[in-house]
Amino acid sequence: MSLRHAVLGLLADCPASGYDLLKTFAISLGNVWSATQSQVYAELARLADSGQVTVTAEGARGRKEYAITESGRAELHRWLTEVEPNRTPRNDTLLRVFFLGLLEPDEAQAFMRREAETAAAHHEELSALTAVASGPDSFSVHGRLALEWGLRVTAAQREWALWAQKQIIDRAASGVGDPDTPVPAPG
Amino acid sequence: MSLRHAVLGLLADCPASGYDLLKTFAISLGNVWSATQSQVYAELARLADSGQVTVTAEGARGRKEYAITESGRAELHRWLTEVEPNRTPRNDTLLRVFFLGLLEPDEAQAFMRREAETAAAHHEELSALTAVASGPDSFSVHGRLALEWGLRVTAAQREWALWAQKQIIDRAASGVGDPDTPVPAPG
DNA sequence: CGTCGACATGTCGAAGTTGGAATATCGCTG
DNA sequence: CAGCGATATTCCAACTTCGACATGTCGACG
Repeated sequence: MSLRHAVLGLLADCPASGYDLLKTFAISLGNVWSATQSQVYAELARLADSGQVTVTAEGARGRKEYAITESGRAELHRWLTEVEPNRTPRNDTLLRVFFLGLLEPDEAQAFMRREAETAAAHHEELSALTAVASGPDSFSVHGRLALEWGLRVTAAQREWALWAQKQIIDRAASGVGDPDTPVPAPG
Repeated sequence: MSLRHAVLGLLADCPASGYDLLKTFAISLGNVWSATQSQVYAELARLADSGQVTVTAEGARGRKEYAITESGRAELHRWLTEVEPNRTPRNDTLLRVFFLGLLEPDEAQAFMRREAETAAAHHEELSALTAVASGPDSFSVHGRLALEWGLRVTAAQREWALWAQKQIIDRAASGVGDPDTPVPAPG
């Protein structure tokens, strides 16, 4: 649903071809919203149909350069200010966490360790982007806000995974895994 | 794709009907992976077809109770230990952040303020769940791990939104918004 | 006995997503 | 000029997702 607006947003910055947009998705926007070739080209065609973008130039190899129209800009503004962001939860990792009780403690622990490592790696990747994504233009400025989000959340995620791993170890140590066994009262 | 495994995971805990599962999605699992009626019933039918669940009882009003089979358990285990979680980034809020430069500073700021409020509200909601989701069974234990993730991430998100709001105010104050205007050298 | 609300499942179409294949041009290099 | 790699677009089949609608049962209440 939002792909339409991602494309509009990129074209609001400057005219581009489908191929150009795909490159932008690959290096920056894709960290936030990924898109495939077929999606981008199809969306450009739809947007052109509905008059929110127009072809401003045709180049070599059938290249078509698209620019946003006033109508497109209006739609983009409406989307930014009036449409509530979609917050449908869909987290593949957390879904697995819910079912970690089905695994042996050491398997569950390995899962959390891998998650901690993944989060750390992702954090490093984003750190490396910080240098690249510097620039005074509006796009870089706001891209950096998104980047900061990534840095903070990946850090939190790593801490959480380490904490969760410890929880699992502790439970395993105290002889749980057999829910029917009453926990001996402390003291 | 993961809906299949969400259903299998719930049935691994205990047999249930589609209607039962829907209720579980509504109160707990849905915070992590949401599903609609049509999806759940269709998935149960598919799983029954492929022999990963079976109908163990038929009750009033056409109620069918499903239980997981050995084959289903094996698939669930494989998914938990061997399948890399899907991490396709798709964040509607961050996508908008990328394009915040197209708004007036006060509009952009209002956007971030709303985000901070939403994150805080969501955090409170999860806090309230903490009391409800207490229990010694494996499901509650691991549900709490997921809950803790939510608490940490919503907290980080709120902090980030407040920080970002300040960034935008600062930029607006220093006369940016017209990228062609050279910034006056300090001193 | 009627009917209302909760229970319970199922079908449908529109829209969105994915990955892959097909097609073709341009510019460089040997 | 033949061949290659980067550029560039288009089409397609399969699948998922969503919301709406259709269908029907059961128990309780008056």
